[in-house]
Amino acid sequence: MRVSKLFGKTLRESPAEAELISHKLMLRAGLIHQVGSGIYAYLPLAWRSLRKIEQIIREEMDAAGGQELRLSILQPRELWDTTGRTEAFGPDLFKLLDRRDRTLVAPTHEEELTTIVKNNVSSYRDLPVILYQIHTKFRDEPRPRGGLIRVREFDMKDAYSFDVDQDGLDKSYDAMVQAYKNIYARCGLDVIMVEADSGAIGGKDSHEFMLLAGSGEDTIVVCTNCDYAANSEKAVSKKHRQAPEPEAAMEEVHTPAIKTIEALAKFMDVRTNKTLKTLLYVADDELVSTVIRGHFNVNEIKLKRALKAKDLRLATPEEVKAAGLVQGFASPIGLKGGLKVVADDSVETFSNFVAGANKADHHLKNVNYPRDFQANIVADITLVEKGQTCIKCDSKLTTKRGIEVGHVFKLGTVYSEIIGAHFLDNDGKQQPAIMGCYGIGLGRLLAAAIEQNHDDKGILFPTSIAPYEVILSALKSEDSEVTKPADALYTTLQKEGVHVLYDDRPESAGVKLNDADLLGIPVRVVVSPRNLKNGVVEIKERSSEQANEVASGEVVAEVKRLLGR
RNA sequence: CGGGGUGUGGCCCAGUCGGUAGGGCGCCACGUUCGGGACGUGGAGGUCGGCAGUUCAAGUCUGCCCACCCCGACCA
Repeated sequence: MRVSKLFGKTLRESPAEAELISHKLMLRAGLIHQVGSGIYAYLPLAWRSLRKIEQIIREEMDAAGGQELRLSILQPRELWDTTGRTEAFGPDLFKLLDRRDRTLVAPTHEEELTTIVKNNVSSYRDLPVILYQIHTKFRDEPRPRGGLIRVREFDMKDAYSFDVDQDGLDKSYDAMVQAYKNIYARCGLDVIMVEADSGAIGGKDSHEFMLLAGSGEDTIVVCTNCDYAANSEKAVSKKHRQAPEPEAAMEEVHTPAIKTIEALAKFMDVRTNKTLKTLLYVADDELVSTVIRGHFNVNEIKLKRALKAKDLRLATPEEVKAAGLVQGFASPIGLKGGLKVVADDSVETFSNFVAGANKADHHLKNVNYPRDFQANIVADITLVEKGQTCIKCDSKLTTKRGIEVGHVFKLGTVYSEIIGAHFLDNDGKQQPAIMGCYGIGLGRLLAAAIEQNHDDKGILFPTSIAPYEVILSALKSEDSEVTKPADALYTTLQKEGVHVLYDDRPESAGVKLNDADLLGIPVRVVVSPRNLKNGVVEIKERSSEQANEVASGEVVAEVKRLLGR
């Protein structure tokens, strides 16, 4: 492609709406056009990159035994009503104002594909099967952000596996995990796999693939020593047990104007981990009390899971008061009857805690579970934070930010049972297929790739996903002494199968070189009067400061060498 | 949905006390330049987000609405 003919132009300044570096660079380089909030058009350069990403994904999915198909985007609402997900997705579902108002625009495809499998699988001999598609998804995200990072319309590779038993699912899952690792490696991206929460309708195992970036939306807990890594939504840490200590008699203490855990610990001369704090939540309109050791914070996702709640929020001061609790001195002891209590399992690991007295300016000493208070649910509801202890190796944990570029789930039989995707097993018994599902967002992957590969001048595309592999910059290109050899080199490189972008514009050297850097094409070849005089061309990798002069006759070989061919 | 911010040519912005819109980049033409965003001259391009209102007069004041961005909630 000649740059003089290429649709889309580069900008010197970033449009004001962009905040993230990938967003700024994609706009400046002419990769994307914003249509609306969370809606983008891909211009030719971005589309080429996306097609390359798509092809890498396709090859790896096929190699892992996947079969590509194409599902519909328009779906009958009744299909979603059967699994209860019309409600589960709620306002995130795009609904269609069609003639009968009975259609929606699919945000994902478990329902449709499971129905298709129901119609096409009847025996264990038909399984296992892994089906996938690369297609557009629509989700009415409450807050799109960061350019292509979170959008409402996006291309996704979604795969679904169907197996006869758990063992089979494990195998399919492992094959998908390996395919994902291959995909990221081939895209030139550094991605880590972390344990993940599977969400409200997930099965048990779930992992996310995270590209580490300060701009990421997710917090990841990683061990400083071993390979433990988990999304903070899911992460667990080791809770130290106190050496056994006889339970002492509970005692009320006057603690004037002491409201924070730190102040309380100081006043009582204990460490913060020997205090208890009580927080009130509202879960699906029901008031719930939580008790956790003072130095920990509550992980609301874990709490939501423990309660099997759909909605969860902290109670307002008015609600706290109405429940008969004194803010700042709330206590698990003497709670009004009927108030559900969720205790973090850390309450079992220590004795003689300091806790609120539920009375202004008073706390209690020597509070013990379960002697002095009881809980309806005891579960791990701790938010894992930096500095806590790894459950695998006892080393310190730390946190990082990441962009989720892939997510895999072991779904189990949730969908196959509801929809009736059964098969007859070896014994002639009807069984639901055991499912897994696996997703990668392509646009987000592209944006994440740029987040991870850029410098102050522009993008540094990994070669495998670069829109073009080589940019041929002809300086003083209107001079026929340059035009002729440059045109010839362009033709030769193309014949050799190299994806080359030919900057033949009558622009100054500065403009061309800066644009080449901005676009991030991995290899730059410069043809100029100066070089021609010396019988050479200049070759420079985008990632390197060093430019090399190469004899004209050896250019193609050198380019191919740099491209790893 | 709560909080904050921004809307003026394709992009970045200025516009004072209300007096009928301006700069830079980009674009077109001509000329001079030519290895890290050259220069000169001449041009094209604007319902100032929208609708009401106040006023002799509104980009500017008032009200309502809309869009977009950021933080949070949310994100099977």
